[in-house]
Amino acid sequence: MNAKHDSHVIVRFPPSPTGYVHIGNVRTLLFSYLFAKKHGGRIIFRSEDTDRARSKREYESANLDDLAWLGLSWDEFHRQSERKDIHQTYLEKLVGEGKAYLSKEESKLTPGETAEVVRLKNPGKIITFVDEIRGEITFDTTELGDIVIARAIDDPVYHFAVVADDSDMGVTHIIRGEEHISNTPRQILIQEAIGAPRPVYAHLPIILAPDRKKLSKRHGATSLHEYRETGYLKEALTNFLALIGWSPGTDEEFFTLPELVERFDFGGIQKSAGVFNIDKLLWFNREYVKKIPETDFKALAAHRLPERITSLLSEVEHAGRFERLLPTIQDRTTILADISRDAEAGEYDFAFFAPNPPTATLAWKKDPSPTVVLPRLEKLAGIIGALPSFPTADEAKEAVWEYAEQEGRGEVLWPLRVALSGREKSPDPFTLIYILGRDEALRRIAAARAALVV
RNA sequence: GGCCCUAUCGUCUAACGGUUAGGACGGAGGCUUUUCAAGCCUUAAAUCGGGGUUCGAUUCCCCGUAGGGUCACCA
Repeated sequence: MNAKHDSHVIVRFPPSPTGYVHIGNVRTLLFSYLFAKKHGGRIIFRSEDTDRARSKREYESANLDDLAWLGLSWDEFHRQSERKDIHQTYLEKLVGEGKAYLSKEESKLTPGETAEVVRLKNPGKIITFVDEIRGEITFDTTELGDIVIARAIDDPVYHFAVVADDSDMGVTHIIRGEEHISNTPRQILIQEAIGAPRPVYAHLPIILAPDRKKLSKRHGATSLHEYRETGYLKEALTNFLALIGWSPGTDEEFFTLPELVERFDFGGIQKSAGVFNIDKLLWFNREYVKKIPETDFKALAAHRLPERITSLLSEVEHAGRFERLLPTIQDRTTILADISRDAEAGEYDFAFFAPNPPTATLAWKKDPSPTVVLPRLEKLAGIIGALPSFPTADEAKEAVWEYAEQEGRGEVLWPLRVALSGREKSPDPFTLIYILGRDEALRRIAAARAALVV
């Protein structure tokens, strides 16, 4: 593509504010964005709110906010409902020219009432258009009949408003889902009637649910809004979405938004529908969670911890434990919601609350005889007592390891870990010592010994 | 059903006439500081079927089949 052509790219984002923007539409918007940015073009955000009954301003602002959060941006914002006078001008012109006509009919929306709808006189021709992704597509439009283009002279129907607006705004590239392929011939008919130039069409393959049906609520989250709230990262979302229906042509799979802009091209777009693979999204999210800088992760985590823990963090001791616990949380987090889920399930309680009730039962699990476990805990207390007050996990391991090898790793490590965490499952004992610090570890071992004696 | 689109491992995909058909997710098996998670290693797994074209088809053409889309005064 030459520079002259590039400077003329204008695409549009046309979400309808009748709900939160669907994840499939987000992918379409993303591709429009990538294409426009790659070619230095303009992006027009057009809120398609002509359905007065279903459109809501709250959704419009939520969608604007969610899309911006994702990293997308646009150069202009329009609301379709505020362009009715423009649409009406086009409509009146068509009627005046005899290309469309008013027709008094029983309303299909409110049966019983009659309305004067506007119908386009169908010239009944064969329409062939070029799709950038699929090549030539041909339709016979005779079967469409005289299509309704407005419910009333001042109330255009979707197809008409879209064509009039695209033409009026100078949209050069229409990038949309393949469900619009069969809408294209009728829109071209309208386009030709109003004398608008034909834009370039690129119909993207749709995204299907694992059962190869439409991606709907019953398959889980469908809106960007939900993914955002659940704690999916925008980097993971854009990366994952970009790879459904598009491929860089290589084995690479990690891309930032700017990298996608650079690499994107229609040639890499798939023709066949893609299935939304949540496992892969989860994997991407985990990969990006791993990359979050610790200071940023701290804020994210603090925000999602339950009150019983956050209320402790003003104390120096607990703040320190939280700080040392952070890498463990980050390591166990795939989506941000995992943090609150795990914390609420008590997975991180060990860092802030001493095991209670005592750990006797668990400590006995490995070896039912307290006479065996007790001396081991005592020995362990001696070893740990010689450590600095806040040893690293490696230092703790180094100190304990020889004894553990000598007695049998599990024989020593299991009671130690349980004494410190009070749980059947937890991070390894050395990490626990690191997080708790020497003195707290000692206190917990002492408590476990006391519990075993009873 | 009519019209339209599509067809490589379970999934996302690479190979744009010549490869032992590659990668990733997921799966399976194994290893590791005998828990959990993570991590690491290994491994199974695909060209929808039938005809052509060609020295040679995953790749081009046709026909089946299957899946999807669409048939509104919703967008």
